Amino acid sequence: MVKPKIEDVAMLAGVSPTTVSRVLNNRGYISEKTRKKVHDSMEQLNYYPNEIARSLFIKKTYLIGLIFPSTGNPFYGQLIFHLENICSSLGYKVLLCNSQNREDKERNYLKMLQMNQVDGIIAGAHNRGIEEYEIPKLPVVGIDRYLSSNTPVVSSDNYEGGKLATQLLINKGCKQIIHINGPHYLETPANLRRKAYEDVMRDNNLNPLTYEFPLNSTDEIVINIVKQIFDDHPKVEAIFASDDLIASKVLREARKRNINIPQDLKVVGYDGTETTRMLLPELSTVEQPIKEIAEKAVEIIIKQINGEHEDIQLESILPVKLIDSETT
Amino acid sequence: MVKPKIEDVAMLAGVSPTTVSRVLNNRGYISEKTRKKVHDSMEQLNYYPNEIARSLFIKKTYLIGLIFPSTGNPFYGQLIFHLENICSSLGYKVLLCNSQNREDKERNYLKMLQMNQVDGIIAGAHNRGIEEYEIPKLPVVGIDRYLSSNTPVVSSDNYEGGKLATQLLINKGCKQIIHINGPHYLETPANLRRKAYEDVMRDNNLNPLTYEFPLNSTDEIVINIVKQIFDDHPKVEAIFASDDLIASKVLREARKRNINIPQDLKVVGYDGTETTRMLLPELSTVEQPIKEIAEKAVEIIIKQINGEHEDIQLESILPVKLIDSETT
DNA sequence: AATAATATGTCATCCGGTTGACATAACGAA
DNA sequence: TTCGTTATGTCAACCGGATGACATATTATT
Repeated sequence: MVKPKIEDVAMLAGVSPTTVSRVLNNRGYISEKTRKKVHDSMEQLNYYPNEIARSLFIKKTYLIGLIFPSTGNPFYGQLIFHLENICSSLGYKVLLCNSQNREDKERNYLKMLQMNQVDGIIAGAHNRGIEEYEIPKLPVVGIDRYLSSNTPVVSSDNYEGGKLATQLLINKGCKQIIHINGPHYLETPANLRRKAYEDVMRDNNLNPLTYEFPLNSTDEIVINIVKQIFDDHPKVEAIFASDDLIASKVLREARKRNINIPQDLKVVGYDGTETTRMLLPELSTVEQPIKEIAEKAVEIIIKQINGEHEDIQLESILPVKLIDSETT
Repeated sequence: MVKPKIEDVAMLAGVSPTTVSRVLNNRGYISEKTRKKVHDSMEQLNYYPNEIARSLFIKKTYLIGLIFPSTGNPFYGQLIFHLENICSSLGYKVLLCNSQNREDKERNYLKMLQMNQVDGIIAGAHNRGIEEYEIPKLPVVGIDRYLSSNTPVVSSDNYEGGKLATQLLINKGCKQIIHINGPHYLETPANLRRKAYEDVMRDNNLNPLTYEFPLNSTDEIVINIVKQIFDDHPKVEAIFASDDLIASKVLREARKRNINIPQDLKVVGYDGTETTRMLLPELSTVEQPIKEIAEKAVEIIIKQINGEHEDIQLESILPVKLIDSETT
């Protein structure tokens, strides 16, 4: 038994294929009686319109490609959840791509998505050497990543987040505050967290000091950097980590060294995903408005798809929220 | 500028469309010279073959639908990461669906996936009243869920996991051990965790006691159940939670009540995802072989797609690993 | 009864690529 | 020289559905 097609439905309903198509697309005149007959036949045959054929003709797939490092990461996992949710509520489907921060993978995905005629791409991945993002006529939105000079970016207020975190630590009396951040050569809005940290430190006549870890660092590498920090600066009073996972490693290493938190050391993370807030509610952090980021990104991509290029801002910055919990 | 098609490539390369198609599909005889000319033209025009058109003709999309509650959940997030990874390495693309454990959503997704002519579906979602999973000719694999009488299921060894956890607690001298689990009416292999717990308890002449939380419980509901447990059984010696997120709530509540862990209370979770192991390494847990589950599921779906129905087991059970950490 | 609106059918074309059949060169080997 | 292989072109049909043009009924309205 092969899949039934419009013709089969028409046959069973005793109408013409055109009539079935009319029912399917609500075009022209159809009597209630016929409509019912057709629907009944579709049900009886277990007929589902072939979206592939339809897409080919209407030149639109209602597909959106998502390129992110990994759904396994709490931040991206939650972000992707919302992205898919919103897309789905708007009748769009989602093709998932885990780029793992690998340029080659990302290139392949980009090609694949174009071959599959996606209506748009939302990406939060690499940013260097991927000139392919300059795709004529294909709507693209970046999340926390500058993809090309004229692709809209959505991000949270990273500068404000960095400022809030640093200021909090200073307000609590810390002088020696160290920052841990990812590779600065990635020109992401997330770099602003570091910039804010350094600015605020200087404004308060304190010495900023940033430890950097490489892209795609293993746990071990990050842990070693944390150890390094404690070895280099036994009297460090506070650490501001650029994400919660790193902050958790700081907490862990501090505990190992019998450093009291928050008395002897204060720690602030970044992201505040549902998962980290659930597993590590004691961690002070800067919470990103993940759902709102997703909403904004989808809003922009849909506008682009619909050709409403007028009211699209190139950069959307959404407010963050400082969570002053038990590690500060 | 519209998208170039085969015809445009042919024109530019000075060959016939058929020749281009031959190059694309490696059919018939093509000279190296022509092959190069065609490839050059494709590059120059930024040509990407239209997979939609291709799929329509060959009646195969290389698309696999994934239906899971949420990428935001650490377990599913990691599982989906691996699933996508493996599929992608085999030339399959992945359509993501977050069912949020809602039957209506799941039904819609099922319909949508069929309309989009996916080659197969891997699902770890609902199981009741979704007779739609009985889709003639459409390969389906369930993960930790019985979808229909003859859809293959992949899961980890839940019974063994429950046994290991319970036995560990008993070995450490605990008598009053309480179990927290999801709704038992869901006939999932995960129910075996509870069964194992109850069996082992009885085998040791201990009273099993299981607290159940409803599907899609909010944080609050779960926390209230945890509180209830402590209120009902102030002298509880150990708690075996059916997942790590719940275990983390137990730890939290215990800390609030100044209960020493592991001296006064031992806790074992379940899942052992990368995220929980990173954020909460002190938690003892039963680690599921997530990557292996993904591999097995993809292997089975591909076999089904390729019509190799012979050597497909209906049930694949993969070994778990007990992690005896600091909460026991 | 004439006219307009409603309802349905027939038919051809298109979407972009695949494929098979068949024709025709060019080239090297026997 | 002749034959087999290699290389390419032409053409039509097909995948499943959308759509516009046009014809023809059937109702409803005035």
